[in-house]
Amino acid sequence: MPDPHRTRGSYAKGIAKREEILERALEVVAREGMRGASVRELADAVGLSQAGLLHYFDSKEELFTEILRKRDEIDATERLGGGEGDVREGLRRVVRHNSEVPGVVALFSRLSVDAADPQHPAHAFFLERGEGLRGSFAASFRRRQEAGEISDAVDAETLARLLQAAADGLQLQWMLAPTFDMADTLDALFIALAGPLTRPAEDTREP
Amino acid sequence: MPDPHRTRGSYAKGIAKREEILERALEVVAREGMRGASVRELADAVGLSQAGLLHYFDSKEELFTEILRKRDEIDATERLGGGEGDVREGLRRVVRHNSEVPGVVALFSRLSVDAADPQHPAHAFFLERGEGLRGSFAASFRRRQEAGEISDAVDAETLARLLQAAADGLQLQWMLAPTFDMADTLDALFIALAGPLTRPAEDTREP
DNA sequence: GTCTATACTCTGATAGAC
DNA sequence: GTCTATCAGAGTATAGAC
Repeated sequence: MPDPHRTRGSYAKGIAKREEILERALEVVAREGMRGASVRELADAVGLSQAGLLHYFDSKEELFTEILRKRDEIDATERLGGGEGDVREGLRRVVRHNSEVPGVVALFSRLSVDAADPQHPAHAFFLERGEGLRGSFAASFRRRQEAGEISDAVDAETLARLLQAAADGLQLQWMLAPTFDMADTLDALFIALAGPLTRPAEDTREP
Repeated sequence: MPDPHRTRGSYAKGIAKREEILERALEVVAREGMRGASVRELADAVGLSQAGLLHYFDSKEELFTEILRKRDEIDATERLGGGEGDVREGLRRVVRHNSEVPGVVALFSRLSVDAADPQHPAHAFFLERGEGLRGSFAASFRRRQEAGEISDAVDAETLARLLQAAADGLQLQWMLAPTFDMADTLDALFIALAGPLTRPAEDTREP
């Protein structure tokens, strides 16, 4: 390591700056939404020129992918972290927060579509993200099924897929017309799945 | 009506040609997918020049909106029509067909996102489409609830919203990785909602 | 009604100075 | 590391001939 100060220093500074850019970009997207999701506008918003911003990212697509990755990172630490709540509670917190950042929801939805192309930089990201998400959803459902809280007529993996689908689909509906509560609506799926089993009180007071 | 032959004739021809264009465009999108969803490429595919194609539509966005409208029209007559099947069966047929036209799924998903903008030509279309869809879903759920087939812990309108969301969300997952059966997975939601109530046979052979 | 040709805009990406 | 300047490409929309 020749001159660790310069090499490690500049490297560290590059990384730090990059992270800082992503955090600011995420805030800007959250506030201003997706209008003009061009590198130029985002660069202005974060206080850099277009070329200056692209200095840190290979392309526009990679930039936006990294913004979403940063979002997930923050969600994981600030809303899923702690480990005290279960999946249902954590998901509810994330969705409720999403209701306050429509621009981020728009960015996520747009990239969800674009990333279908295997060539897109976000393809692998969405693939891994989905698998991870469904994995933890499935584990949670499996636990509930074993506890007898929900029916095992449908396997936990499929329920997990449906839960993820519902969450994503609700976002599309909500962007089109934010006239309902995303968190409550998604939570209703848990209620519906638990079905009659969560209401033993009714059965006990039967003649 | 001065010279009905010319006015009505040209009008009728214009309409007919437009419909023909939409049908062909739908076939092309279904087959070739969304690669290069530009007016030029679509024009080539339907055998017109770019300007020639735009002669029938105000803009690219309106063109794509109309393609989706035509899709719905065909779905309604060919897969929902007849009235013999219930909503669940009809939806299953539509989703199964969608699995064979990934390009159409991609177009729908893309426009679902773009149409969030109230200025987008497809905005009203998606708004009305969603309301109609959820209306018939809700009616079906209400019937099932009254018949005691599914729990009424969640109101039918919310279930309808969740069903629509699941359908749309599954499409996103499936475009990213078509490694599962969309129709079966969506149908599993009905199974999960019916829950234990659909399995009286198990209870009878208990003691 | 359809085509050719073109104008215009937007945007991502790069080169090179500082 | 950041900026200015510029390029190249794509794509929509329109004008005008036929």
